[in-house]
Amino acid sequence: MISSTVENYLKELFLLNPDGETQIATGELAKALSVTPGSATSMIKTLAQAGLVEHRPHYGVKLTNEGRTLAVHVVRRHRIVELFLVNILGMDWSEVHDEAEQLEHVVSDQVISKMDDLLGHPTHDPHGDPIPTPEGTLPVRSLQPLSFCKLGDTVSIARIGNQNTNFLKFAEDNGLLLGATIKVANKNEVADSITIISKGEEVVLGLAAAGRIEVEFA
Amino acid sequence: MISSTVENYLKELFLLNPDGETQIATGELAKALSVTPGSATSMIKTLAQAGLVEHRPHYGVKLTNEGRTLAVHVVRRHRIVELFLVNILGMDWSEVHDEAEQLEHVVSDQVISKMDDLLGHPTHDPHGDPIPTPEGTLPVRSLQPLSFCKLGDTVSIARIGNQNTNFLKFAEDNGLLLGATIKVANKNEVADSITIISKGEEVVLGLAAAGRIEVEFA
DNA sequence: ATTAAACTTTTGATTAATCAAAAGGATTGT
DNA sequence: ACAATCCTTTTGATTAATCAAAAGTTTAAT
Ligand SMILES: [Mn+2]
Ligand SMILES: [Mn+2]
Ligand SMILES: [Mn+2]
Ligand SMILES: [Mn+2]
Repeated sequence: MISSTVENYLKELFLLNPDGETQIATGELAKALSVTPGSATSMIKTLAQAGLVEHRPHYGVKLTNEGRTLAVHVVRRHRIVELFLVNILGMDWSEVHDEAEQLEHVVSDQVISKMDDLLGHPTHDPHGDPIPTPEGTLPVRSLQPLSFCKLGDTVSIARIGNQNTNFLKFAEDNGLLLGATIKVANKNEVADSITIISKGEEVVLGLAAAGRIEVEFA
Repeated sequence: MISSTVENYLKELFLLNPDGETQIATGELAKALSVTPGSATSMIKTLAQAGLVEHRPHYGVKLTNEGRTLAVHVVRRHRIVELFLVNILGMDWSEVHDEAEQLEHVVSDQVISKMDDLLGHPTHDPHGDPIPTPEGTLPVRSLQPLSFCKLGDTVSIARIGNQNTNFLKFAEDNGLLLGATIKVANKNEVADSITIISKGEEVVLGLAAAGRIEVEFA
């Protein structure tokens, strides 16, 4: 049986490199998983042994096709569970990520399939992230970080790429919800900030935070 | 953090001895959990150290109040999850035990509370087992094993005390569902069998199997 | 070409959980 | 009282996952 730990490593490799093109550095993976670099190296070797990743020592690591398939299934479980917790159980989108982080390792395919039916075969989770199909394909959209928008741009929010509970609560409090239409009222590269109009109110964000909000032109 | 393994040990101790009166033998616990006696001894010592059980070496083990409280909460999670899987996700009662065996360790109190609301604060799971309240109290019913019934008794099925998938499928196929009314048509202690009328059909059961079906007089 | 900085890997230890097999108690029959 | 039997506990090993700190590589700067 494949452990939760292994699933987390595979999933994180996928999230850090969804296209499977780049090599991920050991340290980057370690940081993403909150383990020491030595732990990551050790697990990478185990995964390479099992044929789930390709490892070029000192250069980086990359999922194999087999590893990617497993990873995508974990992501599918995670995102369906998240949407289920929000849409069916009525939980807040800011709380469900941590729940899903655990549930993704224990819900069976059958349960996921039932949830999927009940949800009406959704394509995106509560944060705007695409839900892989059971076959492992991902819907693609062309989105742009809010931080790239120019003064006067009117766009709609399509994805919040930050799972932190406090950030999500802040977003919710300021009307920065999926599908919301916003307008760029100011942008100051020097001050590293962007100002938008959301529901008639001005909201100021640092560019780093704005980089985690992805938008599409309406 | 309390591990799944510890939760399984505590839960099993509770299920083997719900009243907390008897001492459970190491071997009995080991068998119930499918581990070797040595493993059970070792875990019992860990649990005793943590104040979750009281251990009298060579005589047996018993939950402390603290251990019992933890155990009851695991049982609550297990049973709410089971009912949720059946009533909301539409799974078969014969399949949900194994799912719940995993989910009971990862669903949060908040998720359980939401499921409980959605289910309308149920008192019994799909097998007729009582669901402990959040405070840890258990509804009590006075049931009797079907094997104790006498010829001519008319009773209704209140609990199936066997989580085995094949047994549950057999029960379902023969109309032995919760609430079903049945009548004892024959009982043969020598042949170790009992015959009942269920939905007009005769069903023959061994007395051991009939002992796992609990009934109440209508 | 050296050296320093930054990163990765290796080494050695630790913890939780488990097993097989040896050793130790308790119980029961003679 | 004395075994025989049946448990339980102990012992010694193993596996997965982790960390701290030492050692090794790569790259970039002088
Ligand atoms: Mn998430
Ligand atoms: Mn996870
Ligand atoms: Mn069950
Ligand atoms: Mn369990």
